[in-house]
Amino acid sequence: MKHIAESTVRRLSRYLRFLEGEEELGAETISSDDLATLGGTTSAQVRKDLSFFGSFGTRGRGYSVPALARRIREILGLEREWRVVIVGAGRVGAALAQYRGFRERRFNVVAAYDADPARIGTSLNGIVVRDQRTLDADLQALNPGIVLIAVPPEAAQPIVDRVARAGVRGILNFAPTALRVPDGVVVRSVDMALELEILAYALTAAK
Amino acid sequence: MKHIAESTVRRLSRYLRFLEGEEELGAETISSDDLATLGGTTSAQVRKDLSFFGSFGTRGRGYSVPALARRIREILGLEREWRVVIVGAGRVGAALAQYRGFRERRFNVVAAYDADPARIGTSLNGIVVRDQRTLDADLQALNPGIVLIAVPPEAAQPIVDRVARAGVRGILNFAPTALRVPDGVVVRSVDMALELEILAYALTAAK
DNA sequence: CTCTGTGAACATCTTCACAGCT
DNA sequence: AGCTGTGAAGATGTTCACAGAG
Repeated sequence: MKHIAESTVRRLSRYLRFLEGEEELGAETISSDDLATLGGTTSAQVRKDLSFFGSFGTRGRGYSVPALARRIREILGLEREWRVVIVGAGRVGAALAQYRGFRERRFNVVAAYDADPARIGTSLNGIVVRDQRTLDADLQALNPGIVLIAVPPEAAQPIVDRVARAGVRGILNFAPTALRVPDGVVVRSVDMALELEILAYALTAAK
Repeated sequence: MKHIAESTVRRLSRYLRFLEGEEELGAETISSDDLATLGGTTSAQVRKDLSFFGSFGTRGRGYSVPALARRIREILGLEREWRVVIVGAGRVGAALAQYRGFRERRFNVVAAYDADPARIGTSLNGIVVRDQRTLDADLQALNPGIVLIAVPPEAAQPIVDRVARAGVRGILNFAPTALRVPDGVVVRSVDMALELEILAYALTAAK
């Protein structure tokens, strides 16, 4: 498969949200123009995005809402359930462990870890925080598709090394630090302070 | 000023982190090549990024660490303090209100709001959660540069309308929904489930 | 006549490569 | 000689515009 731009994947994911909304309203078909309006883009962009994966529409009519939703879920790999482990059960980790948006998308948090004895054994909405020392062994059994990193920045790289060594191939990092991973492991980072800085720039530069 | 790509701003922000690290270690100068290695990019990219704003280096020598750090802070608008208000004091809002990374970057959370009586009056690390009904009036006095939205998706748009009407020009949205704002208002969205979906795609497509 | 699918044109971002200062 | 600054080339992403299916 040809390489697909992240911007395209991001838009597909948004289209899917709208499609699911329309699906619930009972809509049968939708045009690229409608999808574009909902998603804040152009109809040509919508069609181009979809064209990378095949042609799912009917000329003169548009796209079947349920069929397109199913197809996008398939493309994104959302037909399966994803097992997710969270490392770091501070405020950010705890918020992530209980985040509704994950479960709605079939990302199931199966375990959470922390190094702080005061946190170990506490429950996050049914998920009992485990001792980080058992992480390596547990990962074999839990076999998560994705691990979320929510530890302090200086602790992140060692955790990532352990997680990668355990064979996990997807990491979503919330610690504000750059991470090195072996080939074949995918890391994405969400840096909340960095987002604020980009916003600060936009507000400062706009004159 | 010419328009600067978001990718450039994002990298500048990362360079700044490294520069501050180097500054603490007492480094006096740094080359584009060093910065590139730290930031996972190329030296040409670093020089190009900086060149949009002027020429701060010395040929044959590199960049002065403190001078470049100061200049980037200035470019990004980080020399001032930013007053930040958070709307929504659920788990995500609470985590944001107490996030260390914000204060370190001089983003000061000055108030938090919620609609739930059970949350109003509780304290988040010194910030007392206020009644959302007083938001509009309070915004006049607080005059924040940025508002963070951490309410449920269906509540987000009405809050954004109120916030924009109060004259706030920067919004960072954590609710998984598209937002409409008047001209002159900048919104950025951090959608945690969407980040997981992009990761799921990367793991699914990589074969 | 409507709306998709897609090459071609265009715009934007990144990398190259080297002139020129120190 | 070392390293910056920057036009030019190259790669990538977006928009246009229209042929063609329904």
